[in-house]
Amino acid sequence: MREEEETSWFARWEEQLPAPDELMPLSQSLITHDLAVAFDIPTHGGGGGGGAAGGGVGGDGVGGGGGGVGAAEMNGGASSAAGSSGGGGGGAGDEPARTLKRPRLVWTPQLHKRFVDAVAHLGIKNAVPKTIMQLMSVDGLTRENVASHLQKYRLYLKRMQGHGNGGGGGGGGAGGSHSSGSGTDAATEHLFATGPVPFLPPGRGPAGADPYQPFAPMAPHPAAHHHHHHPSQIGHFHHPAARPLGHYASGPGAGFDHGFLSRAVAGGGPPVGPPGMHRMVSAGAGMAMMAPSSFADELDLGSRGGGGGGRRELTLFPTSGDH
DNA sequence: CCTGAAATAT
DNA sequence: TATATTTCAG
Repeated sequence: MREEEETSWFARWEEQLPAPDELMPLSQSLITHDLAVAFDIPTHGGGGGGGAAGGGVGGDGVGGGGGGVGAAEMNGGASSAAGSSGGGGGGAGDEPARTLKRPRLVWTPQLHKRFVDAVAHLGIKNAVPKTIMQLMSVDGLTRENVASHLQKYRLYLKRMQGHGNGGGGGGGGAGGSHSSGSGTDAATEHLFATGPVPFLPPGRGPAGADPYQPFAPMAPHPAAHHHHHHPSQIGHFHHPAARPLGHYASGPGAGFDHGFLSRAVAGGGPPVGPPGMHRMVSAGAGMAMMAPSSFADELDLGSRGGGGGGRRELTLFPTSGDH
């Protein structure tokens, strides 16, 4: 039993990135409500046929190549017509769908999972929107998105804390060995020790009702990106030639539990954040990553049919892209 | 400039 | 209603 050295926890992450063995047919229109309505396109319904498959995602081909899709439940209806050339139509010249209005980002469970993972690994201390966003490496995700969700996430944790109940597992007891007293941050302890990352409302919901949607992710469009400086890439995957796209398929796992690990402080000065730095992510030399801990990646929804009240929006997906 | 929270929009 | 986006303040 050895402590897993930081042999790249993201290496493991990488493994979860690409679906175990299958890819989902990307086909989601990136049109907002207005656009859909404007074009007389039924947001859902229709039927048709799908279409366009992926657009060029980065130049790196996804390893594997994906071929067939296994059991993928496709939502019916999705008119695709994203831009590119084409023309059509009438209108004015360009599609105002990438710089003017962004579709409501739907935090899909997987996406949320990634968010939680990032926060857990970063530590409550560095769990800042920017760092999280960078760690997530999700293209299209903006700080606002993360910040907003982060807020909710924190509120959620707080709420559960007040209630004084553990979620995790209800009767199960997920390992919560929190060694207090040394090394671990108080905040982390307070937050994680009290409630790791259980995601279940206090006592609401008929029976396992996740307020999340199945999935249908895609990035709005990495078109014009003029980032000022590169984030130095915290620790991007430097692989031979296999850039994972984002996709986690999962089965009926039903289990939320991560083995968080406290951050390994290098004893001495500030753990992260060298002097002179205002508030930047120290990449490479200065960022001590923590161990990966066990990753229980499994989550998936399939229930649908809301019946009278359902409403879906466009989703975003982790795309491989460079920031 | 970035983060945190409230207000607002959907 | 809940969730996400936007705006305001530190």
